[in-house]
Amino acid sequence: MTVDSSKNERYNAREAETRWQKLWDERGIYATKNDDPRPKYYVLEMFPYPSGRIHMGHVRNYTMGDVVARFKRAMGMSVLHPMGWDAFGMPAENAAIDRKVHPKEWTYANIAAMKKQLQSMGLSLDWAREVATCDPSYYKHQQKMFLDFLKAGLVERKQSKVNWDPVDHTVLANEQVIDGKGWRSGATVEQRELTQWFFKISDYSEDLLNALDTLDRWPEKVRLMQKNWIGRSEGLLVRFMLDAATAPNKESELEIFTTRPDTLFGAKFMAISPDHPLATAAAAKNPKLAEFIEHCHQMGTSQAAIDTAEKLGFDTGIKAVHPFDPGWKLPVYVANFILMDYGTGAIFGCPAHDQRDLDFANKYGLGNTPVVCPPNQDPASFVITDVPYLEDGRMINSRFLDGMTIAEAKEEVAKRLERETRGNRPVAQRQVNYRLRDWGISRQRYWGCPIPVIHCEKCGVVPVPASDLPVTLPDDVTFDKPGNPLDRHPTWKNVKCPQCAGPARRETDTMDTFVDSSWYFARFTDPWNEKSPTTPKVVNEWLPVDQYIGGIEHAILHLLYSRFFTRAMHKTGHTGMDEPFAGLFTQGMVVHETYRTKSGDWVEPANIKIEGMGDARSATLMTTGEPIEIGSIEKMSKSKKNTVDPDDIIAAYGADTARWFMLSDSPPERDVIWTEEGVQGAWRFVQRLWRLIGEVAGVKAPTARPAEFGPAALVVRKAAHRALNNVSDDIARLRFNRCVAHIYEFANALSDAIGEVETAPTPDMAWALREAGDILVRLFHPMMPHLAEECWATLGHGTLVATEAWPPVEPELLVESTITLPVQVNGKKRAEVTVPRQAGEADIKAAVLALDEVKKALDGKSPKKVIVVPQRIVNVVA
RNA sequence: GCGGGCGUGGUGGAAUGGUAGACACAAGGGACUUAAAAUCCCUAGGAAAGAAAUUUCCGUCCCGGUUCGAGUCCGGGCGCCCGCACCA
Repeated sequence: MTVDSSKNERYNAREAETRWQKLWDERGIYATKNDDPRPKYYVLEMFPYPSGRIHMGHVRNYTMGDVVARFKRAMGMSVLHPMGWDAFGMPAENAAIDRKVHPKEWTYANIAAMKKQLQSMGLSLDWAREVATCDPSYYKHQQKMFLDFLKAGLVERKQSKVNWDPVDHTVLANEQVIDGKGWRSGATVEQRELTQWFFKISDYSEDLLNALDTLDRWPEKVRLMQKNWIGRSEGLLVRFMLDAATAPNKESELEIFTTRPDTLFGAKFMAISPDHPLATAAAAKNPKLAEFIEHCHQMGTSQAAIDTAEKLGFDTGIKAVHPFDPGWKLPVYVANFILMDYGTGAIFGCPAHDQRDLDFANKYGLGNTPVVCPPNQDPASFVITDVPYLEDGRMINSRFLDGMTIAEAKEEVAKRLERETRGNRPVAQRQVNYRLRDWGISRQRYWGCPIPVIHCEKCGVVPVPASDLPVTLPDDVTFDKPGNPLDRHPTWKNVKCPQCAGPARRETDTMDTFVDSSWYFARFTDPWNEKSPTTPKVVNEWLPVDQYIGGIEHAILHLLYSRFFTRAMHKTGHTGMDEPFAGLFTQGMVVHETYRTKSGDWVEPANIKIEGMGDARSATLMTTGEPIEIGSIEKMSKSKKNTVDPDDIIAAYGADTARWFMLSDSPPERDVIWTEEGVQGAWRFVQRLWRLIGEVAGVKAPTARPAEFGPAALVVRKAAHRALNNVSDDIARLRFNRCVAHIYEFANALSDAIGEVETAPTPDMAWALREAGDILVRLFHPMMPHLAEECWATLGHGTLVATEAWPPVEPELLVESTITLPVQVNGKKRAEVTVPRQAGEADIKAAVLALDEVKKALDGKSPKKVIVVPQRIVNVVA
């Protein structure tokens, strides 16, 4: 059959896409009802920060989620697929400072712009459930939960060290401290103690760690990252006596935490944190020590500061007594590398078996005694100089431990010290420690959720009564001065104490924006509930989220906080489960080539003209013709100007092309390289499908299904059902790149079949072609929904393909009556053999040995063995 | 330093221990066209032999091992990438 393709019009994506989007919207087909009796499926992509424009990363993320949503809907499930805005945060305040726009105005304008962009992508979202975290109708529930958590003992107020910018009068996150200076002000950052609000996530350390094992639909990598982050270690708390003659005031002992009690006989010194009470007490009598501690405080907590910091110590003159030998005295140092908030803020140092202790001991001439001897090493000649010995071995120089393994020695030390008591308490006890710290949520910023408490001089900290919620942000604030606008506001913080009615002060700190994103997935289940954050019956039906999709950059903080928050909500009656996300998928980034001028300035791809192919490619600036250097492939970023605007792509090619390209080629968990050629390839395929379906629509189909199908028609039907089977399987496993390949294969096969049909097809062929067309459209619908609707209409269906059921596979079409098996001789492929599918091993063997190629390869010898793997392969061993 | 991942054509990548390179991009050749675009057809891991059909050898970072059979499993090495990191 020949078709004059010139008569076919091009598929006009821009026109068709807006038309179908309007129709979907009018019919409300993506609205999800909570009382829908069908099985529920919740698919969620990480909601965006409303920065102003969507980027290609969003397109990739939301396309993947949309494919899943549309597939599950076609599988007959009630699908929840909502979208919202992670709308509080610093960029809005920065915009206010830089551009004199109010953060609220800026944020809502961005939301409106981005919503329009998302809608142009044709995502099957239930916009009726849209939430913005900056809206009082959202954050009032967050404030209520804060108060519930407070009552349940999940919140506490305590002193904590922060990075303080003395010029901007604000607390900085570690990432905002660059080379010890504030990123905005450039001022040297100080360490300050501030009273802050904390969520007691560390109460759940053990549970958060153990439950990772139940998250079997999470990437192994993310579970491992969380495991390391929580950082469980088992060790021993040991109380050292202090030599009374040297100890300041009443301090009589020093408690340390160690995971290596076996090395106790290798101890050379004790070290305590500059913030340790013993250090403070000693400093009170020793100005030089006080000076040293002050010096330690000036060091930043940033990575750079830690990397470059030298290990420094100060001998306090205090002596500690070795727990196994009253006559053995150890010097106590204050050391800058000891953290106050891990363990007890104090250690004993065993230089021979710890790198830091060795560096420290070498610097201050404290020496070392090896106590673990490597296997096959003479203890007499075993010496440590610059490299500590960290592996297993036998104990030496350790009195009653000598000869034991490390594990035996650990156990022996623990047993002995546990038995021994001092002042009614054992000298040592076993303890499990976690690296995970409590979650400090106080931020001295305006654009965040106000913390709903009031400070009264008489009553102390008083929660805002639930009836007074929400505590809303005042609109009349200024950003002309550094510091927190809420603190500066003339009236907002002045309130009456809810308890004594006396004058009181409102808390001016707002919550970390990670709080906002720690429960939005729960709010989506019933965003209409004005009284409570969630509706228990509803939230328990929808949660946990069946499939959560987002970037790997949230592997730790967001996902861990959400896991904690769900537990806290459970404890306070807002949810009925502990884990928010049953399935997690982390998608890769969108990356692009970079371009820069001779002088090193980055140039946007849109301003570049590329000529030549492969290695001979060269680029010039479109405006001036200046030569441009083609650089490495990097994550799309504004600073390197290698971004591609989704709006431009959708305007030029349509949303379906962008969606298809985002799913093609690269496996979804890996980075995908954005190329102009790739987009054009996708666009050509859109047009090809349109023409192909046009040709199928031109086939006059018999109304009744034929009783018999000829061989040619059977080939078409098999191709269709094989594709159906493969695509179904691969969507379910989120292997979108393979779905794309299978759809290409099927389209190629259908195209070939139509090409081979002369004039009018036979009724069985006509029926098979129409069936194949229907299946093809429904297969690519999740990826390219607009094109699918257009094609579905072309095929004469009066329905929307978006509401069509997934077609059923006919399993008998997946099996062949004969199979072709590769034949190997000694593991090398020499021939193929075609046998009936049901053929037995003996028949296959006979057929294989009769092959000329096999006879030739055997060269007259008889085979030692013939291995027949059913349905797979035959191997003749000579 | 600790933990994890990866290494396959010109490129992105396929391949439950069973025909390595599916599918796509880029490329080359051809058809159609005044021409271009668009579209369609053909070729394509490397090497050698042959007029050709075709045949042979080599080939998944390197070295070894397990197996009838290894891109896949195991041991060692090299290279790249990611996460965490003064955590006692």
